[in-house]
Amino acid sequence: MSTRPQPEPNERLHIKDVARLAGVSTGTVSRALNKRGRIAPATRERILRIVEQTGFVRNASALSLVGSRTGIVEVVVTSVIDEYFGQVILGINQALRPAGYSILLRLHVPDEERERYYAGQLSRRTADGALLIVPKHVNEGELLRQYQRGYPLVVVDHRSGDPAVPSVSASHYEGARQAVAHLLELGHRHIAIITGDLSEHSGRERLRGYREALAQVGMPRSGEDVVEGDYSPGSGADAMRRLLRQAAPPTAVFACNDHMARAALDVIKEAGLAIPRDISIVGFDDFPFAAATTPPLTTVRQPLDDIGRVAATMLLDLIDGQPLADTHVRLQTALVLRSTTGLPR
Amino acid sequence: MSTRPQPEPNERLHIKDVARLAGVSTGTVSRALNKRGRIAPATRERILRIVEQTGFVRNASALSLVGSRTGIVEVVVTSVIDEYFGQVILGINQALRPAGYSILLRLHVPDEERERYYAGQLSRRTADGALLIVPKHVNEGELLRQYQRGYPLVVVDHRSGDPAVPSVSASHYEGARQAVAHLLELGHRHIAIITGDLSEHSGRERLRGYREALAQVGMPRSGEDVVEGDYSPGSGADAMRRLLRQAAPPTAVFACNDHMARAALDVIKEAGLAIPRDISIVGFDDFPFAAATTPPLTTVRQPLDDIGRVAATMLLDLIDGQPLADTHVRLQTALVLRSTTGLPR
DNA sequence: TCTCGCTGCGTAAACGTTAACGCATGCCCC
DNA sequence: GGGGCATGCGTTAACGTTTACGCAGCGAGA
Repeated sequence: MSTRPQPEPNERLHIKDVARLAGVSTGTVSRALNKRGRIAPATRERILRIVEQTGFVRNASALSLVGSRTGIVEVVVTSVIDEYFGQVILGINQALRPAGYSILLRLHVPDEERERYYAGQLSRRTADGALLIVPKHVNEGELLRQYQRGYPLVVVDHRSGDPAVPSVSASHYEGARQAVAHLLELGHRHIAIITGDLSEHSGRERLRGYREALAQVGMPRSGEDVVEGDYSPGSGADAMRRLLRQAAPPTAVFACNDHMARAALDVIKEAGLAIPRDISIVGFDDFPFAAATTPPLTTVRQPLDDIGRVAATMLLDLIDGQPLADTHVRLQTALVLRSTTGLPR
Repeated sequence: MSTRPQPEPNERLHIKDVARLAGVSTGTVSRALNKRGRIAPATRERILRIVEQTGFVRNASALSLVGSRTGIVEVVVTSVIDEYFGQVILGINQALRPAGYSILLRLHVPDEERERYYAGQLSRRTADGALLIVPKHVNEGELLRQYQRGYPLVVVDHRSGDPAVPSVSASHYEGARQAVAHLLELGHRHIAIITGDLSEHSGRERLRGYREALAQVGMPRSGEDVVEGDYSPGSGADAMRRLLRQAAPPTAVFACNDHMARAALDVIKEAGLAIPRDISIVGFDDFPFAAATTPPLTTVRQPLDDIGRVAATMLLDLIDGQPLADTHVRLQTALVLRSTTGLPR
């Protein structure tokens, strides 16, 4: 039934075969394949031609067994693969590629906790190090234990329980302050927040930035102005509806990510209000779609690709045994002014 | 400067060390670690306890060198990681996990074509097989060549040039017909299409489905009603604007993916028209956000997780040397009725 | 002509693990 | 009490590649 072609029936080429075809020893083929070692140019060319013709590729396992590095970095991520991960992984890839490293994607589906622990136990040491992109304090215990034993590890976007574990993230606190400061400058005096998931580090930090920014100008705090969301569009819509039901709705809203900001936008328009005339909105993240909402969303940009790049670079240093200049790196956010913010009515 | 802990300074544990600690030979430790082989329960327990205490993990390279399989599947994907990939990879993961396989993510950034070829040449055979998620006929030549040589390969969502290469995708053609048939049943007689990227297989097939559905009921075709997009929100907005500028705009629009459908929604609302009263919209994909647009989007659901699962399962069969029941699998789409379609005015 | 040094290549150990093989040991059954 | 068999474990070859070492051949300088 199968149409699978098998010109050389199941027999894969080894370096020995290439050596035989070239009439040399395996050592010489190895020298031709690598750049180092003394070899006559003519011999090298001949061998490489045969390699090209036969399509010979070296066995990675043997290679890394003798080289004592696998050239693989594992990237641990929670089950959801979204814009956030998409951007970060791009940066990771940019740093890893030139260094000759590949990405082993490890998806941690929540209901596999036990199986995961088990797998962690039995896990062969496949990679030279790991990048953790798990926003919450999920049960990454096994990996942290490995770290204690010298397994290179960098955490992306949240501080792990162990302060010794290197991490890199955007400055959520500063970013939130930037957002609120912008609204204050425009003259807004009634600014609400739709928070992110407060079980995540980023969610707590953004809320803290919002509060500090208001406290700094001596603004009164009303409990009503803090509505809890969880970063999902649905939670953003719900939160916005609650804010609109207030006797005196806010003139500006800081939504802690772009998904919730977009949902809030829709709710406001549905209610017959105009943006930014009636209500101003600031988001957070600057996801690709933020420039394409109507009106285009003013938001705080996280340099997600930089985050990935920096984290990967730090990991490569750890793998090479080099000391880290900085164990915890915080990258700057930037306010991106578009059209959802304006003067209060 | 580094805070990296190194309790056992750079010395990783080997099976020999465990054997010494347990007072047995390496063979016995191996038998304790694997399930097979004759070993006294007491000895096994003692060894496993030591493994647990020391945190010993076996060297993956040595393991796969002797076992002649790496337990890794490479997933090749273009640079953009979006909802589409996010869903497919979930299915892939579901199939691969239980089988003990990991995912090696290979991001093919366009401007690295040459480097990629080079890397392909030098590439160590890291994985047992590959899954290709590249919508266009990009230069996947090197991998296809490997396939000719017996490297297991499955293409996701487009037929490769070589009909012998196994593939799996949704039935774009049937899905498009479903969408248009639904609009016809509602009574629409002026139905436009915003096409996807016509350099992609999916884009061409969806257009074909639209045309056939109309031809089947003998509807006249107007060139004006086919507006070319490229799956991006921006192209969807542009296309919708062009359609609205027509003397007699269509009463229904089939947008070839959800991104463009959402953008079209915004454009229509901006123009002061009501959905679905003035214009009906059908999308394609059923991405997570489709249920959260206002109004919620009627769309054609692609079973993306199933696609991933099926492709991965086929690949595992190939790796195991089992014949494939079906070389090209087409999965059914389903119309998801929400609130953007209604009777024509 | 002899020696020295360099060049090109073959040889074999090493990387860390598995699994086939074989050898004690102890038990059962006749 | 002895033959046979099952059990538990040690020994070692093998997996495919790199690399340190060593040796032959050759050209150059004295």
